[in-house]
Amino acid sequence: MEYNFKQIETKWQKRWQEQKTYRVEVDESRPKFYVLDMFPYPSGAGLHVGHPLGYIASDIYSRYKRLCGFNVLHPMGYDAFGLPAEQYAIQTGQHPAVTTEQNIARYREQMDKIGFCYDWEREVRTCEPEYYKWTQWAFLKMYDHYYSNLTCKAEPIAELVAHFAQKGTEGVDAACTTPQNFTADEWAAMSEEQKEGVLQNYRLAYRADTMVNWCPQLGTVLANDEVKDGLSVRGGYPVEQKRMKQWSLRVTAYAQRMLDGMDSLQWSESLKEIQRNWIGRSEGAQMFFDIKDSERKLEIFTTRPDTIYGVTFMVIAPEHEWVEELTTEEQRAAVEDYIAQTKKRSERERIAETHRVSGVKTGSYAINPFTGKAIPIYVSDYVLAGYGTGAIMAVPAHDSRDYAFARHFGLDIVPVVEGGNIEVESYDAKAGKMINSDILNGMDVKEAIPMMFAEVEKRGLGKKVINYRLRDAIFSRQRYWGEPFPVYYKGEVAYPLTEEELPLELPPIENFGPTEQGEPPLARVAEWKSKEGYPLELSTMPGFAGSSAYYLRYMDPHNGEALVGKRENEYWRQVDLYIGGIEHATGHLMYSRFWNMFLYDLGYVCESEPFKKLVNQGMIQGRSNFVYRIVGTNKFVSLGLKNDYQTQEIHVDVNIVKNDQLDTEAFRKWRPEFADAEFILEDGKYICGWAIEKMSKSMFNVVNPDHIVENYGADTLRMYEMFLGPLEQSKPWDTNGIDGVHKFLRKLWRLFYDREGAFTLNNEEPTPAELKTLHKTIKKIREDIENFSFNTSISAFMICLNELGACHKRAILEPLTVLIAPFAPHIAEELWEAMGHAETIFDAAYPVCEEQYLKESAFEYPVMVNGKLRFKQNYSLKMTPAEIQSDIVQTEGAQKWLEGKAPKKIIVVPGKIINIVI
RNA sequence: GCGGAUAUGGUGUAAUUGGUAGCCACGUCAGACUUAGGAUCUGAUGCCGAGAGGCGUGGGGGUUCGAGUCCCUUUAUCCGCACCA
Repeated sequence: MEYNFKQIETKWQKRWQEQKTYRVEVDESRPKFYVLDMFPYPSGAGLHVGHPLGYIASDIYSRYKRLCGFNVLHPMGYDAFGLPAEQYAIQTGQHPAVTTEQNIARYREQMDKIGFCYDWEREVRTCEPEYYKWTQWAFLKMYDHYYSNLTCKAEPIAELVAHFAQKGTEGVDAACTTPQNFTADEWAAMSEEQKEGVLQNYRLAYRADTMVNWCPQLGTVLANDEVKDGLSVRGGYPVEQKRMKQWSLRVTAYAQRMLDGMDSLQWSESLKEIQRNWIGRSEGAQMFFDIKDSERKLEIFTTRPDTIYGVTFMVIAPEHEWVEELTTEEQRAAVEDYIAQTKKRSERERIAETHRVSGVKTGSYAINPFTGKAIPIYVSDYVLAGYGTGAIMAVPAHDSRDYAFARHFGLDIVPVVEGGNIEVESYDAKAGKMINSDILNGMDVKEAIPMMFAEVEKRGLGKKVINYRLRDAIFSRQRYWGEPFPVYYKGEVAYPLTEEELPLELPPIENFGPTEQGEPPLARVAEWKSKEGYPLELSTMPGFAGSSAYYLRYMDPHNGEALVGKRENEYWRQVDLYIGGIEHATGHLMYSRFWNMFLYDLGYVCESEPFKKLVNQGMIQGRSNFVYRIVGTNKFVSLGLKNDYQTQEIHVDVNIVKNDQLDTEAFRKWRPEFADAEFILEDGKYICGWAIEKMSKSMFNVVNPDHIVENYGADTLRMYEMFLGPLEQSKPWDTNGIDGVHKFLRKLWRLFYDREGAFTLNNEEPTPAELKTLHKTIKKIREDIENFSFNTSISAFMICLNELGACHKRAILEPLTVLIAPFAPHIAEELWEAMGHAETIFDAAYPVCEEQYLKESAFEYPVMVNGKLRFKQNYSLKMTPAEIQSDIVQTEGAQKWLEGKAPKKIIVVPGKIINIVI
């Protein structure tokens, strides 16, 4: 009997499903392990071969952990709300719920063929009311809380209201949009609308008039992580800055905690670095500069207070609220003109023209508090309104942007730190000796910075502050296909629905475009009203809303009373291993952490971080194939001969090419225009050219996993995807080479069955050499799985079979079958059953994956590897220098070095010293 | 500009973590069995050289008895952030 993967895989997939092999329950008697994949957005194109890479890795790890005795939670679901389904609906009128349903069915079918061990009873879909009820619930909780900097956690807004009633803003230290200042009497005198206006400054989910990223083509606002280089990440449409009233989440409140929390996470350094960068913490001084002939003080932010003696001018952003006030009559026309010009430039132009120097004098002067000198104040768009205070003190000698500006306008450049060549460029480094700086002269920059922080506070000029680049997340989208906000309006004032009214279900509509008045699609629904008849919010929540807490819902997916039950949460706690793409670094992975920390503050979850360990799988690129048509003919020339002709390169479907050799018959059938194609062959073959490109339909390089499963089986696909290279590395998909892995599985099969189909296993005692091979393999593979080095573990399997040769001994092959089960579960199950086991491997307990077995497999004697003698572990030997000289040491240099020394330990390979410890 | 990562045969990669570079595969070549092979099996295969031998981990330099691995420098590619004061 030959290895019939089709039959085997169908059989076991069916059996796993029938027996609910992968169903998991809370079981306090066993240790838990939670392995999670980033759930997919079910697009219309289906899965290509790159998508399951991470799923296969997590599946292997889950199965391995299960074999080690852990109770493994390994769920899957769908991130089903989103733009593409809605764009498709606008074009075709087909309801997104319908297309989403179809796409999900297709995804499920494709995933099932690969043989994953998901507990499908825990599936979640973000677009279902039972699920998004909890997204809306979390939003209401955020609406109902503020962030206290005193307790460093979220607190009920009611407590803040009580405080205002008693003491006004006195003693309040909370994360807010605009700091407030009022007394208890003033609070009492406010109208309900005014009070709500104040509270919006504090709520963690709030509605405010802010500058937003507006994308006209998509007809919606976007969060910062959804915009790149002034274009929308989805679709690549231009994005402009616009002032709009929008819902936002106060993620900035958690900036410091997100930064601190990172220390305890097992994430890659690069990913942590991206998040640190995105949060962008910087320590600096907030300082006040007197304005000449005015009572006002201009507030600035600087990280370099040490350079204050080098300040020769000030700059404010064009959007700064004092621009008008600071502008003198003579300058008014020029300033207004400049601001009008800046407004005209789009965000994209502004980014593109980063190094263009522009600006204009306000005519006002500030007083340097340390030198008493009057310095001019400019307006320029190189200062951003959104960062710091929107105003800076300019130190041209030590900041390259200030330097460029000073050069352009002929302003003074006063060096205050020794170093660099001030004639040519600014000296920005935070190192060197202070000069021209009165009290600081002679100090090093590193001493001068803290000294100035103290000095600024002592003189009452300002204080030390911490600034973050992180912005609050804009939370509304002028779209249909998302979670509705559980909020209604009386006039301008927003009121939350009660928890009992959740879920607020998305009403069915037929026309998905914006209304004629430019309102979101929900405006078309006449009955989109609260119980009392007040209008409900028209926009919906963004894509990241539904994905922010889905890992919690998997713990207890059918709970109607809570997002997650206490017992379930305390058992599963957090995701132990999360596998997914790095593209979510500043989006989903930030929002999830924020969302989780908030729920942690309120006591709904027991861990402050959602994802303990995170592995980023690399991207799978496409490998395109080309044929070469001789210009003006329908003749195609093979790669090696193409230089003899004038040819045109044409993409050819990679599915009709094998090992770069074209199936010419299939090519003729591929497209009508090639039906009578002729070929110039080399060695009787047509060889195609190739290139690495993005995997996409237009390049004809999309490889469908279904095809691979059809031709080679799921086990081969799983192993080959892992064999391709290190998990975290991006690499092109190349079907060439898959034979090697397939051959390995056939070879494995033949150890159990001979050509006639007879079962060949016997109960003979293994030889020491066979045992050593087995133990070596067990050790190596366990280590490799723990390190996510799946490619090398597959190599180890291959070496093992090569070494075993035609060994049909049960004592060797039984543990090996268990070991291989995480990688190739179908064939392993089949062989396991053939050996007489009634249970599936994953229900059986077998000692291969127990610690004690690992210890037994360690050995310290030399082994033959590839015909060469190698030491598995360093071989230690105590010798005197005399012995070394007589027996071992051969190199002259080593002898010289050893003279007069008494080595304690010498590590050798035959004939040579490899390590000497004195 | 700042930060991070990577660089090894024709190809994907490996290297006991400072100790005989190229494991395991793909591909190629030769052979066996075959009516046939895009099946199976065996062997060879880093480069140059007929050979002895020499060279070899992007380039240059250093530390070391010994460097793919550590340090300095440089180049190329990829990724993230970017008038963030």
